[in-house]
Amino acid sequence: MSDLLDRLRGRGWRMTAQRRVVAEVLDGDHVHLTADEVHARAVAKLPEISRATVYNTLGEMVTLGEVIEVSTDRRAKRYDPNAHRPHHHLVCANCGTIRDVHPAGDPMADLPSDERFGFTVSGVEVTYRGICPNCAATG
Amino acid sequence: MSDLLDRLRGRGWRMTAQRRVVAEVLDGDHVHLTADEVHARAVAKLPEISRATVYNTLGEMVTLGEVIEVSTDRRAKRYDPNAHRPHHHLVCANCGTIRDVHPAGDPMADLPSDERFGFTVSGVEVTYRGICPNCAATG
DNA sequence: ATCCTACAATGGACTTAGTCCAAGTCAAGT
DNA sequence: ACTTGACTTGGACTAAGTCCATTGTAGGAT
Repeated sequence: MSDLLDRLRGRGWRMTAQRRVVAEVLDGDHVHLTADEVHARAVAKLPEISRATVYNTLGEMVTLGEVIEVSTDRRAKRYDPNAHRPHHHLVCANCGTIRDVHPAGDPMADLPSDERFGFTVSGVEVTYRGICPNCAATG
Repeated sequence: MSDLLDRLRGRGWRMTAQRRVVAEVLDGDHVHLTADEVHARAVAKLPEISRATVYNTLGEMVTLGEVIEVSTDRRAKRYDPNAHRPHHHLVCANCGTIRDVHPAGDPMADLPSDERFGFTVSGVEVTYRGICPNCAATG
């Protein structure tokens, strides 16, 4: 069923009802929920799950590299289960909707060594901003 | 003295001691202070300045496009006065140090229209992550 | 099948970053 | 110098997240 669950089980994760529910909530493409949204959906399936557990579980998934943390604004972090293929994000400045995008080109290659200030550069995030069709239509 | 102050005055800003101090604190290259850091430095020059005023003033500068808000992590926003020339950021994953960088290439051109999902794309932020020489040396 | 125990879940207090607002203050035009 | 509306103040409030002592339980051992 869930690729995410399978991969987590394969890493020796102890499987609990809470972790199963969180993994189920985080399934699909273009999923970018906040921790509170994950909690709300998890509660619908398992009413006694606590906020702390949701935070712990999301944090562990991020540590394992199975979920990506996205901070597109200064509000709540969002969690993106689509960690297996590199991608970037397109964010609506009005409503906050996020889409995964796959631009051409490699931004890493665009940073010459004399612009690295001696850093060991390990990654790059690209965030496109704009207005989504829905917000454009409703003014 | 301060380009920033001149530009703000030119936009009809009422000039107060508080605004002057905030603008003075935000001066120079590679400046990326948090609101609290700005407040701490402002207090050194004008002891009675309040946190709320610092937040208000920074927010106005951002609205006027004279200062850029940078959220490289999920901690405090940082304020970058270097808004007149486009640039991106290189962030140390360990200590949070930020450097301005000017990569080659145009990430906007790398996003094909069939990856725009009908959005009107207005901007792009690129954040390189790595370890700074100082953190690499001290383990 | 039952027992053990290390790992996991709980919930409430706490922290950090930031916003809001009513009242007081002051820059700048007349 | 007066007036006025823009600006500042400080403290209460909110949102998002962390911490921790206690309680519960998955899964291997017996």
